[in-house]
Amino acid sequence: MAIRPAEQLIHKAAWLYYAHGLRQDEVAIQLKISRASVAMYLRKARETGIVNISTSTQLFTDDVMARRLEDAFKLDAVWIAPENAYVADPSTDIAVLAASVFLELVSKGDRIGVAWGRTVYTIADIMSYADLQDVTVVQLCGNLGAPYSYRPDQCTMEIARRLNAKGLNFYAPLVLSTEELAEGLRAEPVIRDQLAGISDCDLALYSVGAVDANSHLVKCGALTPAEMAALRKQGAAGVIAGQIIDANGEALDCSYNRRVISAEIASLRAIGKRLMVVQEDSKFEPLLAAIAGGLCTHLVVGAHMAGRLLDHAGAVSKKAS
Amino acid sequence: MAIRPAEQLIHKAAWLYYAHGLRQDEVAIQLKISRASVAMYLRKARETGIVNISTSTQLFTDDVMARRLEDAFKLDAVWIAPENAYVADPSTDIAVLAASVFLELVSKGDRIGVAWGRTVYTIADIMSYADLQDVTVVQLCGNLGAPYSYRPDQCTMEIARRLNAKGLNFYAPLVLSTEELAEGLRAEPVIRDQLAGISDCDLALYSVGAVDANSHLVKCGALTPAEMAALRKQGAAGVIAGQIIDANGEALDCSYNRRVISAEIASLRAIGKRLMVVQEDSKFEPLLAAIAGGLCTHLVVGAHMAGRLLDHAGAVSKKAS
DNA sequence: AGCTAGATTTGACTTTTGTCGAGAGCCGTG
DNA sequence: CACGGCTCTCGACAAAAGTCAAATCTAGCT
Repeated sequence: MAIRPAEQLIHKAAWLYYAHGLRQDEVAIQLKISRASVAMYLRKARETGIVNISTSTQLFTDDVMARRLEDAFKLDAVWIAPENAYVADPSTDIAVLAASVFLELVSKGDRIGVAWGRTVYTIADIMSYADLQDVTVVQLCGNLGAPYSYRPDQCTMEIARRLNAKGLNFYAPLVLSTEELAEGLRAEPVIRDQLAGISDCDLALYSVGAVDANSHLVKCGALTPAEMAALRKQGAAGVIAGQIIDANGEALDCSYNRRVISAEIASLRAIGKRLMVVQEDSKFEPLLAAIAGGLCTHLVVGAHMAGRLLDHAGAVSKKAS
Repeated sequence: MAIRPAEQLIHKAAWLYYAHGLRQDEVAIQLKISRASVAMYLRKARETGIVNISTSTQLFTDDVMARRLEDAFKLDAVWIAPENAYVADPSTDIAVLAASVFLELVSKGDRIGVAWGRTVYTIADIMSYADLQDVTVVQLCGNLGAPYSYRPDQCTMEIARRLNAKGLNFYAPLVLSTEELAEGLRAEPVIRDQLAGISDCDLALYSVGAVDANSHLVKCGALTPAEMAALRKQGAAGVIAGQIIDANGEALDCSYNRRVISAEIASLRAIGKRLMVVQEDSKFEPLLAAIAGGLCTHLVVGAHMAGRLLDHAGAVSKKAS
């Protein structure tokens, strides 16, 4: 796409200011516009990812606790957001960190799978803009026509928009009423291709859901509270990309799962980097299940959750010895 | 390496300021230090690459001229620094652009070959800091113990330092007095390994030298002006990584080349991305030779040089038709 | 052509940031 | 333990950047 004259100016201003280190008034003189305009262009440049400001997330991996978690759970990397009152909202803290980590993990030409949930949408929402034209963001699971603003397709599109990347949406409902229909739909070329393309992703971004009445699956009407409770009795331990998993991180053998249009658990495991972000403390067991199932190589959690995970690991190894 | 307490503070300040978007005074309150200290920490964070500010170099590739050059010379990407009085010093302009392009081309885990020359050193000198711990910078050619500050090992080390990367130096002179000695030295395990590792690089950064009395080879005493003139008569067209190349970009068959300890031309060609940066207008012919020899996939030049290249390409194709 | 809605630009003002020298704390040393 | 030399920190001031309402420009429409 050709650059419009206005964008040209933004580029030039950004270049002179950030790369050459000129002051805004100097830039204004060079470009023969007012300094106020320069300030505005620079803001736009930051907002659109023409300039990229990223901060190292080392601080959060260097934590001893993060190291111990990596060892205990055999994860590639763990980031721990300190919960001790850095910033006003503690849950935002995790999302901000997750967004930074995510941007750090993305490389050029990557294909990225994005699932769905409040956590993912929060991340998308605060993620800074970047300019990664050759990146593709694919939706990992079908849609739920919910009144919520964090529908799967919205998560995907928002992240794609922020990265200046291509978004690949999934035009299918997350869950159908009969297994036959789901099977038929999965066989549709459009859908089949999308599903087949998931294992080619380089990076996945998702959270894990809890199996209770607060789950989005219940709130969006995919399951009734009663059904959810029943699934729980059957061994449901968490929700990943709209599917129910058991304590071992395998798809639970149940009618609901067979009616779902989503990435197969095996496809998810085939993705090189699987970034899981967990905000709520209540998702302890779902997270354990996801880790057990190898659905997570990179993990972003809060300090409290990290502590619980370590305690758990300690208890297990103690029992074993 | 464990983070020192002071660095910890720098990280925290950078995090709160750049990732969370707090103001300096808010950060100061959070960290219980004065705002002045925060300002200082932030400067350090920028200087050490804890925060990374990069600007898209799109502006310079989007130039129509750049596109035409890519087509005419079958290059992967071309960046053209506008010479029309953006900034005070025009040659710095090219170096600043080259540094940005270089940083854009580097990815995590890369192995980078760096050659030597004033141009390369200028780039190293203005390059902003980054935090790429798993990158290795290797020296492409032997040293010249010159009084100059841009010795091959210095170029390598400076770039490695800026990137926070590992520098791999070459402890051998660039040129020896006899062919036998050079051959013997090349067979030394330490040297052999370094030379063998060059083709494994993902990215090379170099310029091309002119074959005249101003060449560094002459200034550093590797060749006398008379010898240089003689080589020119024999078909020398340029200097790459301390070696003499002919108009086709092949190593010239001469005693000097046989006495040199440097990356073989074939090894250079084996490197995926070969970024060539040319500042001086006088290096037109050397550049043509380098391009002819396929020693350059990515090119950064000034507008005037770009014009000359296009004229040349036009003339050649006209003659051909 | 004349008009209007919207975007863009500007000057004046406010807020935020950078800087500098002074002072405080912290060693190792005589 | 007193002394320099060192780094780190702070307060106050100067410089730079951000903001906003008003002015100007633009393009589409009648």
